[in-house]
Amino acid sequence: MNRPTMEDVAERANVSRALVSLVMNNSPQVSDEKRESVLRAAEELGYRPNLVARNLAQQRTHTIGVLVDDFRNPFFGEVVDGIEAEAAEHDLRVLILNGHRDTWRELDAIETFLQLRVEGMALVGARLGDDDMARIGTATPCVIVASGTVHPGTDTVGTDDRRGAELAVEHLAALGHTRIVHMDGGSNASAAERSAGYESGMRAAGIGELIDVRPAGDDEADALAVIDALLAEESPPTAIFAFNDLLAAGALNRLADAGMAVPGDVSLIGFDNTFISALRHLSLTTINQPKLAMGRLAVGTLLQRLSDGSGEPIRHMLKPELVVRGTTGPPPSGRPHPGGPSGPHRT
Amino acid sequence: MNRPTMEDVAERANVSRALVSLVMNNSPQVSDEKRESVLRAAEELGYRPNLVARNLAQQRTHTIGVLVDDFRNPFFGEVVDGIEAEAAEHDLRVLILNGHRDTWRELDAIETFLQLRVEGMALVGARLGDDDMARIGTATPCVIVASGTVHPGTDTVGTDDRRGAELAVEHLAALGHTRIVHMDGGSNASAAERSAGYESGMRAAGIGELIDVRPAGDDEADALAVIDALLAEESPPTAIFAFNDLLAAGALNRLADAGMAVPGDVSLIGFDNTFISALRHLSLTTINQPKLAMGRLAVGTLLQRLSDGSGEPIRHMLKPELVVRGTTGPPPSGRPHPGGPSGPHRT
DNA sequence: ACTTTGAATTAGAGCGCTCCAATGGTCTAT
DNA sequence: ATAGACCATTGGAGCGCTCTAATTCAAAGT
Repeated sequence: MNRPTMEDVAERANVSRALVSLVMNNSPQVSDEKRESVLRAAEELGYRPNLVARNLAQQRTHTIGVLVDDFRNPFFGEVVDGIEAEAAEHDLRVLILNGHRDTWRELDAIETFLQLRVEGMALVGARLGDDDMARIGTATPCVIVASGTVHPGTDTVGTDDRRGAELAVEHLAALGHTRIVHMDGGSNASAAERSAGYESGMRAAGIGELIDVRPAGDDEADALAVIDALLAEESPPTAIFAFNDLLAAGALNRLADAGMAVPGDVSLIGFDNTFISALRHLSLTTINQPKLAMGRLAVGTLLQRLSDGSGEPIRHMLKPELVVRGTTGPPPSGRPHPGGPSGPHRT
Repeated sequence: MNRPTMEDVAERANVSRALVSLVMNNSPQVSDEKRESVLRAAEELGYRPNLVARNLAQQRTHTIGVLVDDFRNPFFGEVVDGIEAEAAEHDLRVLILNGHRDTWRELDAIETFLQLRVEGMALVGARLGDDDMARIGTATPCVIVASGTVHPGTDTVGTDDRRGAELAVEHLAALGHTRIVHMDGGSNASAAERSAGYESGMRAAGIGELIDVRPAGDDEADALAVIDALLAEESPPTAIFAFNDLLAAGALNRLADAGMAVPGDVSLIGFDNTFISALRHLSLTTINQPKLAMGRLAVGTLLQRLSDGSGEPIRHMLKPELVVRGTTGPPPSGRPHPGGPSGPHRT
């Protein structure tokens, strides 16, 4: 007893298979009488259209694939919300695959999308190099979302990560900090840009010689060793700019363990403005990314590319915003030198 | 210039389409010579197998669908990790759809899975009634994951929510609390069971007459109004058992706003043991669910059902565990009159 | 009466793949 | 030499649907 097919429905309703197809696709040119008898037959048989067959016949899937770098990071969840909202408005199905913060698995997911013949892909935070992008080829429209780096010839939707990092540094510098360390994002796609923004921010503040980047990562756990190392130094920083909120949360944990007051002894700033940073007990100063808007724009970009075809790469660069909460404040008195750059140590 | 098909590859390699198919499926009975020439032709053409066509021809999709109730809740992310890990070991593709905490959208997602002819579905935290389950029918194997309620005739993997809630109440009662309020999970699938566990826990502790359940929800925001109402009462509770960690986090926020010390003035306990509860600054006492194990078991159950076919419904009920952190302690001593900032400040 | 028009319906050729049965070829056993 | 066994390879019939072109039928125009 196999699943009923269109053929079965057609037989039961005494019509042709083609007519059933028309009914299933809400064609207007079917008589009410036939339409009803087809629908009744379908209902009675428990018929469910086979999308696999339909996709093959139609040479279309009405589906876009969304590759999410990391399910655990709430940042991505919100971007996906935006994607789904916009996709729904355009009758696009959304398939989601998990990249597990791993280039190899992300390439695998992309291959799956390609083989499933999705009509477009949104790669959210994917860790891919230019060569990887080239391998994907131009066959299927593809938009890179929330990835700091801009790939040549590929559409992009993102926040201005560099500017965001600058905002973070500006904020800390304005509070009087000079010894500002950046815990970078490791292999995260946005790491390089935020790092660059940190550096240019430092230079703009006249403290370029104090630039100090520590390899970290994008997960809470990645913060621990870095904080330990930092606190063990003879002149620990008075401010830390963490790659993202998760990393900042990890840093906050460890600082608390070590008995450091935040922002009394050290200021801390994150990135993304996920709901975690808003938790009252963390109250993390951070840089906001317009996550929902990014998601919607991603789909918009895909649609444009689908209808247009070729053309210049589309680049949407959204504006980051400083969100001041409770983890940033003036440096502990006795150490700062608000008049100019006169840090005690070189890097 | 369309995408290359098997036909194109066959032509270029001077073999039949069937041979190409064999190569693509790693059949052992292809001569090395032909295999190589086929692979080369495929490579040169940039051929990518069409999974849509293959699925149709094969009458199989090697795919399971995972419906996730809420992407933003980190709890689900971890369950999905378990699902993906186990599925990968069995060469199953995993497709993920988002339920957005909404029954209607979840049914829609399930319909999509069914039409895509997935070979099994894991419904993680889905908000479905018995009638909904019945509508899905028995055609496709389906396992309910992390849903407190047990549906007749459906396989289930979950934590013993009732017992978990009892553990929470036992812990609070052992600390000396009697006025324990439960903020329930609203329409969340596990709400009823945890509520029931709370009640039986209260009765077991001999304080059944103090049972007090407040409708809340499963998101941070859902906590605000409830906490406000609670604090406005003439005798506020000394302990609160929140439906889950997210809700507890929201409660913690609001309690902090109101200047209440936790656990000095009021103890708070969550559920799920998501990474949020482990954040040092929340340090939320909670009930652990074995999330990874649940995910793996879900796939195991599906596989069993796929090979076995019929049989008794499979029920996996995992053990919850109390995780004591910093938000629970003895009730305030003496007459409760939390006029000002009293009690020890938590770190 | 005969054509024209148009709407409702259907036949049938794919879509790109799999897989069974059939084919030809080589090798061994009689 | 013949039969059998065993391999690598191929032809072709599907899988369940869509979609174009063809067909039917009724109403309208001449």
